[in-house]
Amino acid sequence: MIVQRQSGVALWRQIADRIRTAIANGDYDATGKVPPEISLAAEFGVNRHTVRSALAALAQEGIVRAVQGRGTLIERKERLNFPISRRTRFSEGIGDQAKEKEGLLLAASEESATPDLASRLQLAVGAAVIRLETLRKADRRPVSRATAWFPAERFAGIAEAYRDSGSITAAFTALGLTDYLRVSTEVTAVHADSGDLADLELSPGAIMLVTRALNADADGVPVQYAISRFPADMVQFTIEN
Amino acid sequence: MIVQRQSGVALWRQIADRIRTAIANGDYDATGKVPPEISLAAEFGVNRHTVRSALAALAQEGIVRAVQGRGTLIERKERLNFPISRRTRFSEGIGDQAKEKEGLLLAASEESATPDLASRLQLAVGAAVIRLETLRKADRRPVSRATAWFPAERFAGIAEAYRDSGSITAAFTALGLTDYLRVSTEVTAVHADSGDLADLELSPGAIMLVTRALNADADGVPVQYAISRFPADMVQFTIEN
DNA sequence: CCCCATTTGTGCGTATGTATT
DNA sequence: GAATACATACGCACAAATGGG
Repeated sequence: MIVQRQSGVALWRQIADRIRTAIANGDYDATGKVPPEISLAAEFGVNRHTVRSALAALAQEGIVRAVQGRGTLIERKERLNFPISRRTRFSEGIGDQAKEKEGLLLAASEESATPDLASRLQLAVGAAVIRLETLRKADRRPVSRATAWFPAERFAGIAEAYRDSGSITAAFTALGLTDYLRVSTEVTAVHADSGDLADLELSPGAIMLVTRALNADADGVPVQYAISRFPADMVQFTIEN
Repeated sequence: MIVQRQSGVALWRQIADRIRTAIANGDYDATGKVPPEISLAAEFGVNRHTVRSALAALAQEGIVRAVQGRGTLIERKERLNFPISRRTRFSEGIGDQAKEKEGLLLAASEESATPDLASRLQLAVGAAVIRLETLRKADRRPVSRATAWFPAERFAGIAEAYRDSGSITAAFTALGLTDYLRVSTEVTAVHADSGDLADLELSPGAIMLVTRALNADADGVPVQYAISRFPADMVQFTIEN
């Protein structure tokens, strides 16, 4: 398996991505370090300098740490698992995979529903909706950026409720909605945009998993539509049927 | 939203990826063509030469076709939707999104189960399993590469059954298994490797959605474990709860 | 303690790719 | 298309740190 030249993607970046994936897969768990630069160079068919560029990028991300004479040690290795089910909740989904969970409100505004949004939330086109931009963290590392829309009439004050609790579930409870269910989830993947890079502290070229999710109350009335973005090398989804 | 310099990913490739995604999202459906090079250059903050490199790459992929004096026409635009549910089946999932469906057997072999695989299929470590490498096409375009493992004792002859029918469901039926259910599905995303690029006719830097799926018979006995890889700009998954 | 193999860190010259004007 | 500037990748060589005998 060889890296691709003249593809518009620098060799060092391709190699960095491959090593990052290998670390996440646990391929180097036996030693706790990455193979020596010289053997990685042989494996990928490149110069050692090129491998060094890749490792430097991973060191910048905090994933590895090179020690002269010893090798390149693996510092951080994480891939959070998010279950997707009828009862999907962000905080519960993480479970004990992280100790500290945090939800930050980046921005909130009221706007009127576009045709697409109105049809998903079963509102009239132009109906008032509240939009929240949120950033969620696990153990102080950002793990997702999300934009969520709620019917404004029913959920006035949800921005404050979310800001105070850091949790959608808690905010809903505060507004009198005690239970809600996931109706559908669409999953795609794209390259990180500049907002992702800034908010999630990623390096360019990173891959994002994108979910578009609809939640409804017990009567099936839509209560939330959300587009969430997760760094693909930190996250995987599990659908249990 | 601006492209990233010095990121190890050439600007023309970042722009090609963004335009490919925009086409898949239907952003240019109104006109059936990509905006003029000069306005794309302004949008991305690069020189027109750089945009031309990106469009040349997309033309090479057969996605667009530049016509002097008219613009850059969109030739092909697709994002197949795959439902993931308890009854997930590849061919049925595509439904009428494609007329022609094809399943090719690339390779088949018998091997012994690794600890990980054995635990998933509920076999003894080292038990005989059959591995199939398959390539699935819709309307003559490759849409996924998959590696699937089956308990060898129960499903001897599945390689031939798949080769003849081009369908896992049909192969199971031929071997006496009339029904099976999806137990769980893990979803991740990675960069395409060289095998993806070759088999799926992609360009380097492309993103792959990866699913790891376990299927079981009506009694809950595992019958298949499969790792499938889909080009992210052609595919999305939908989970209906 | 020294020696030595292993491994990372650094320098420099050259060729090619990328992006701008 | 030409000229320019910078990024990427290579090859070779040597320095510096580590760990084990």
